[in-house]
Amino acid sequence: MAITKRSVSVSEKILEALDERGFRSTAPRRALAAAIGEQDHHFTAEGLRKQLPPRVGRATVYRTLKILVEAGVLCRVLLEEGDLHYQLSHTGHHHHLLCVHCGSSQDLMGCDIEDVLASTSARHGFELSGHWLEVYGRCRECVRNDQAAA
Amino acid sequence: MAITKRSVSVSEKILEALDERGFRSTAPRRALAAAIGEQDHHFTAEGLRKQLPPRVGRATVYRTLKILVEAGVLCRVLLEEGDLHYQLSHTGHHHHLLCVHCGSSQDLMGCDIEDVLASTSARHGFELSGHWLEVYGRCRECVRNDQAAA
DNA sequence: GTTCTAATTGATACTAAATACCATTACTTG
DNA sequence: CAAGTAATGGTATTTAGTATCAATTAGAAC
Repeated sequence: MAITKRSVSVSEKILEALDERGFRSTAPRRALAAAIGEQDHHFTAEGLRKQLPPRVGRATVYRTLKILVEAGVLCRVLLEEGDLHYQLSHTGHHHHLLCVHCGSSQDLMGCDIEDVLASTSARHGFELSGHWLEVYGRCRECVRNDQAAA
Repeated sequence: MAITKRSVSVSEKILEALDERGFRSTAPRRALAAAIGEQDHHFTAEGLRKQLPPRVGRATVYRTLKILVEAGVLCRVLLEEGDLHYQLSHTGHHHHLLCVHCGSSQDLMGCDIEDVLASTSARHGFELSGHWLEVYGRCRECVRNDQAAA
């Protein structure tokens, strides 16, 4: 039995997610899905738009991004400077280790942060309903490269 | 010996902080400091501006807020909807328990979150440099009031 | 394949937050 | 109080995103 190619492209996944939720498959959305698939880091709505054919209107970009965030396909990440970016969301709730040097991000999940937050909040009589956490630093690669260069 | 009034008003503290850093004491800055002292919750730049005499220009409000954040007098808080607000920063690094109901916020410090983050990051070969955490929920008061009303 | 209808699009206008510019004003140091 | 420089604030601009709405188009029904 030959090895079956199982990898589904990002853009296919996005289009599937749209389809599952009853959204139509249109040319602009396909272009958008393809463009998102080509991003290797988090991106802004405007940045994405510049990589799309000009015929794709601004409103469509924002509308579709919003849909994808609500669908859980994308998530929003807050950069250290306060800029809001988007990136693929591989799972449900999770956090990001954002490399401030190369812009890469790793997902952080199954960690103990939720528990710590829950107990800390409880101590303050606070009824936890949600949180937003971003972690900034330098990824393994960037640390290694810096050391090599030094 | 009579009881000495030790409490220094918020606006005084702000002006001191500016002075310490070599910024001049000007009428607009004094007005701004006074207005900040009157806020009991986190506030926006525009909201603050509306409470100031119209002669204080928009640019001055934003400029001064930025200075105060850099000086550590104010900190920025990110609301659940994505809006950026400001509030007094009582300490160095800390986090906020933001009540989504009444808008109050409690500082969260000396908690175990930093440790968890440090060890988790290390496991990922990530060199931690900073993080942004906001915690949303309902404060003790609001929880109590809701129960009383039910 | 044609038809129909509702979803979708995109150009334009608009809103809101924040910054850039720069001639004028006003601290504060001497 | 004079001078030099920090600070101001009005205007214009940028940036991120939303609102509107006539024209288009996907896709189901026939």
